[in-house]
Amino acid sequence: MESLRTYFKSFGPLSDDNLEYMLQNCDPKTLHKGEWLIHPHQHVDSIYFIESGFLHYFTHNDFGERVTLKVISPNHCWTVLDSFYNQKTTADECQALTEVRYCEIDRTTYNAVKAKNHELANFIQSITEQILSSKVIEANKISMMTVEERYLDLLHSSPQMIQEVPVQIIASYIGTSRETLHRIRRKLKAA
Amino acid sequence: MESLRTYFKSFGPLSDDNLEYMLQNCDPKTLHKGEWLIHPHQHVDSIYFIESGFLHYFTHNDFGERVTLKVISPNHCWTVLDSFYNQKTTADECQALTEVRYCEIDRTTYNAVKAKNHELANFIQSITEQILSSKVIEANKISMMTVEERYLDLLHSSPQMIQEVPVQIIASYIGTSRETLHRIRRKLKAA
DNA sequence: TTGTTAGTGTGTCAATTGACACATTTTTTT
DNA sequence: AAAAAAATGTGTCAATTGACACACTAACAA
Repeated sequence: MESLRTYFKSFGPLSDDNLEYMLQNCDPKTLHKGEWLIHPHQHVDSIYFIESGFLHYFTHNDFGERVTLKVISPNHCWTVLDSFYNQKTTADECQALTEVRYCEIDRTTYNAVKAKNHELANFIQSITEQILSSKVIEANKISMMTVEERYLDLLHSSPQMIQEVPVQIIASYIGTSRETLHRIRRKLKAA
Repeated sequence: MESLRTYFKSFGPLSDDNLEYMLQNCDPKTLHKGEWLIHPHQHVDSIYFIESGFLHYFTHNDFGERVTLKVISPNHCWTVLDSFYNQKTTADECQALTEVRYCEIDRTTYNAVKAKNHELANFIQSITEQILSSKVIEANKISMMTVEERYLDLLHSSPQMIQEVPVQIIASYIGTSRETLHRIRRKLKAA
């Protein structure tokens, strides 16, 4: 729970009362490797904060193959936004790649936090703005990088992920085939 | 101004008073082809709603070449979020590709709208959530498409853009070279 | 009008990639 | 402990792409 406190604080100042109120409403849980956080055709009614471990968020293309949309890392919030905000089912899936500890904040709680007082409403607005901004920055950055640059970036920013997540999934995450990722690794090893 | 009213309404219900309040605080302006909306090293202190025309939002890579981050189309809000939210300068630029009509909402106005009353605060929160959600959906969609699919998608969703925006810029926007885009066009014409 | 600049369309060639096949290793299940 | 399944690593080959060169056209300024 300490990592979630740190995470909230990173978005700006918040009174102790309000901070404790948010933390009290977060429910700590665990997933074993291979278990699902999100099943296909599910309504996603919570936001998840990952404390440790890695998750595989993927969907299926027109030919039924898995396509990685994201590898979810510790110390980040995540959910299927379209399903959460608009109370729709999702066709996507999310599965634990390792043992995962996480906190769950359901929609009722989320709405209660937004409605509780001005400071909390502004705080949630500020988090939403900051996440939106970093999403756009991330998308712009990725669009300017080659596959090799993305791999090096991951290796630098998230070395544990490279250790614990299968090469196939990392390859799909950075938008290439596992063979090409092997070629990149071989080239880097040679240098 | 009518298109902005329609745009706001698309995000959900809002009282007439509050809708008019927002519209009164939006300032209609014009750019001629080739003029800049955003100069390099500028503080971006406004959100822009494009009523007509197209803009080229780009940055420079390590070798000083222009890289297209977005072609901004009519009936969308846009700004450099990181600069707007965090009051930083941006290294990016934004230039009119055609005659452009737009409305400008500066940060002071934006903050005043958020602070005016509950309904407006919730409305802005809702817009932010919906834009965030559609950003993520868009990024996921793009990551699953080939360059050719992206071109066909643009051709379908935004045929006017294909007409009015130089091939070079569209190629850069969908993440390829102008030569490859020509090859795609030739192939499609042959079929 | 003319000259200049920006944009378009195509051909060639080397480099990169994806698809497939296969051997090997690791992990999981029985 | 053995069998099955999943994941890894590598080689070959065809297809795609980027880089470069060049001819042609459109737009714009002097």
